[in-house]
Amino acid sequence: MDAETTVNADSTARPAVPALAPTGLTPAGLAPAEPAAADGAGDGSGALAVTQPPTIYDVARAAGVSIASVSRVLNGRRNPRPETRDRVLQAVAELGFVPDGAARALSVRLKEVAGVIIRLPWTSRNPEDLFADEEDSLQFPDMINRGVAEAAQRRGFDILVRSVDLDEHDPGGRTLALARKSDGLLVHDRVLDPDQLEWLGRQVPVVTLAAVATPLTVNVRSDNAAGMRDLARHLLHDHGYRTISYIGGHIDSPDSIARFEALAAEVASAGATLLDRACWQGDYTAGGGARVINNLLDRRTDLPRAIVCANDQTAIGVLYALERHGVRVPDDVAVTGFDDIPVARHLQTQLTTVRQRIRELGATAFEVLYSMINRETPASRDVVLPTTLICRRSCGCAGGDPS
Amino acid sequence: MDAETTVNADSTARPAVPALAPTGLTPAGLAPAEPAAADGAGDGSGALAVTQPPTIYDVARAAGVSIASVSRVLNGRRNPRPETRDRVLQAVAELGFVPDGAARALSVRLKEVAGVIIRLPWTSRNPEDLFADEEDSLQFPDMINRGVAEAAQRRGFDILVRSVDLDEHDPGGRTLALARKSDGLLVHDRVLDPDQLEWLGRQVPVVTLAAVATPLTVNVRSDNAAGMRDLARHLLHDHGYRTISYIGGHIDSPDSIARFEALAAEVASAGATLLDRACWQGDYTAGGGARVINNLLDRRTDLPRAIVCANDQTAIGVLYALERHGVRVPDDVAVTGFDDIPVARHLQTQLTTVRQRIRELGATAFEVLYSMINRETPASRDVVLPTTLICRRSCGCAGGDPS
DNA sequence: GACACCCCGGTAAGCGCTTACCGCTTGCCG
DNA sequence: CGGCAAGCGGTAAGCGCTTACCGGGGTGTC
Repeated sequence: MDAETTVNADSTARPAVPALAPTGLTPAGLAPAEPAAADGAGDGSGALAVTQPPTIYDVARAAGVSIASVSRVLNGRRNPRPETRDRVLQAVAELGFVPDGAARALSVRLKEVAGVIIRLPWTSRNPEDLFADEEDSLQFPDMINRGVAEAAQRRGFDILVRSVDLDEHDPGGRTLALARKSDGLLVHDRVLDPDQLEWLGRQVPVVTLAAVATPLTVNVRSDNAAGMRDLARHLLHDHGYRTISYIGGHIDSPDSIARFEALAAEVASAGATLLDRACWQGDYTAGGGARVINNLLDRRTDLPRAIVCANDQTAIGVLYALERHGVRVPDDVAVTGFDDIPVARHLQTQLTTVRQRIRELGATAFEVLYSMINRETPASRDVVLPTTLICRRSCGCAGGDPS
Repeated sequence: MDAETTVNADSTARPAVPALAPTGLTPAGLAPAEPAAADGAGDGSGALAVTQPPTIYDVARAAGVSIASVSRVLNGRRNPRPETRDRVLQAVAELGFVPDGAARALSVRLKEVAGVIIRLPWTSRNPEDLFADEEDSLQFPDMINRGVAEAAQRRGFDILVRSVDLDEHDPGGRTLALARKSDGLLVHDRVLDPDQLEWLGRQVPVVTLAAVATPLTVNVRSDNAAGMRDLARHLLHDHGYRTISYIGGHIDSPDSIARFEALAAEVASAGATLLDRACWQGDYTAGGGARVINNLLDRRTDLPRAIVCANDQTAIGVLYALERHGVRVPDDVAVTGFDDIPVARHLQTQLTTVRQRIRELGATAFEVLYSMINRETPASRDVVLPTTLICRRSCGCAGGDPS
């Protein structure tokens, strides 16, 4: 093996600049082994990426036709003569030509790129937090993105993902910049306020996820109300729990609010007790869930029979905190989540939760965006996807996981 | 058993077409409340995204200057007169102008986009697999991408992520297409073979992750050898285990091979026994790990004292399978992983593993790519990042998690 | 007071691609 | 065998931006 190896031992390295050892040796057998054909305006530099990619002019020249013909062949317009087509195709193959994205985008006014804006989760700025580097890793939004990417691919789109820091001075600006690199925007919850969305929606197609629709934007979400209703009834009627509390997500999260309201309604109509919500405020993270429980138990507050969490992450934190205090789940307290993220199954106490069709959420959002990009007017500005109750151990059901 | 209660059964929906709830109610106050300012070439369409975004010409007109001046102000060239600058800036602010990415890219020959190629993990095509929808969700590569995105952002780049299906007819083609939408490519392991990489590297800067360098591409990886050495010594000397086996990742994975070799070397020099590798072939997934164990136990093979897995995912599957067979970890058999993905901590038996600086891996890879895009010749074509041994319960150490 | 110089704004030439438009060729029909 | 239509290739005009180049007016200098 001839490649020089650098062990980056000084691991305290400022992450910005990689500590590349200054070897400076230019790899030996790096003759610009230009295979054939291409005569492109090569610039004989000794750098790693050697040749400029061929342009449509190179292809035209190689095939002995005009650039228009090349373009037509490539785009299947106007049915060129077979001979022409073959010549072009061969030249294309020889040169490995692929049209430049920017040039094409400029010309057809379509970039085939969807921008995705996600809230910055890489909270390295709170290293104290026990869960910092894990919960904040990848979960719900990432799975949505998977769905988005999948759907996008089917349409020949790629997705450009940008995380914005919540306390950024100018989320709108950075967002708009992303917008101008794409044909439309998919905005995750809680990164932009309604005004900004409104404003953005004026310039580009915008679809929000798990938020609320504005006059110019479309929203895609799960059926929180139905999901929570199912869960609540299960706890209230199947298990007969009479005291329940809810650990919310972010205070202004539409999802969290909708879930709470559905829960409250069911609890009320069952004549059970819903503990006051004030000190039960989480933030969608495991750390938040654990904090709530720790606070409560430190103050020797009585726990309800069941704790309903705004999402699975929160529930994970809750389970963790309860365990540390020796509270048994589900025997002493039942705990439930929402989302059904993958980890939910690996917990010591497998988590009862409400499954959202997360990937489908993303896929749907993309499809809606796609239609907007094509200047169609979507049928609905508030698209709702169904949910499924998943009973596992943490609510008191027998189950391991049968699936 | 009452598990997995399905409630909201209504949608067998094909994922392609979103089931738009036919609400049909067009919200009352939906007047295209055009507030002020913008006069842009409005096209009075009734669609959702109304106005074409302003161009540099609009700004120039509004500010009463030429487009060149606008561009200069925006790009900080040639220090324009304060008055000019102010006029332009104000017009920009009023119109909310942001330059079109494609046009800018075409002009400066820089897209400020890095392409990331990842192997398609959304294996919905193997629904039999117990772990299908979870392991194949998001883990190691996703975290790398986080690091990439983070570093990219610092340089004003965005990342374009493309998953390619392994058994795709033409990964090279789809990949090249991505390449022409970006300035350079970051290629995860096992999506392209060396020839394709070589070929690609001729046209655009390419950095591979956890692979091997080629004459035209640079590789970034963790120090597998050192990490595995530490782990092996811990098992051999601190715990005194004498029989060990290794469950590999994909057979041709450079990471897996390097880990195996380091392990083998340590085992040999300690005079312990490394069980034959043949039937211990995994595939980096939990399903693969579980399968190995199940096969073994079905055939009543004796287990070694310690099972070293190529990665955490595999270890998760192994733990799961062992548990089902009533084998106690770590009392009967010790199990270890590699990577230290977040879940590793949430397992019933917390996983001893080797931590890679996953995000840093991505960040470094981007920085290398960035330098290549700037036509610098990287100092090293094989960049190696350090690793850390993380002892938890599954190897036989006392711990919960000390961190 | 004239000349050289500098500063800054405008004009215009691309960047690589698509496509409207034009005109030549060929085929067909009368 | 002539005329017309259809088919196909080429030419050129952008898409929205950056920037080299040019030219006009204000300064500095003998």
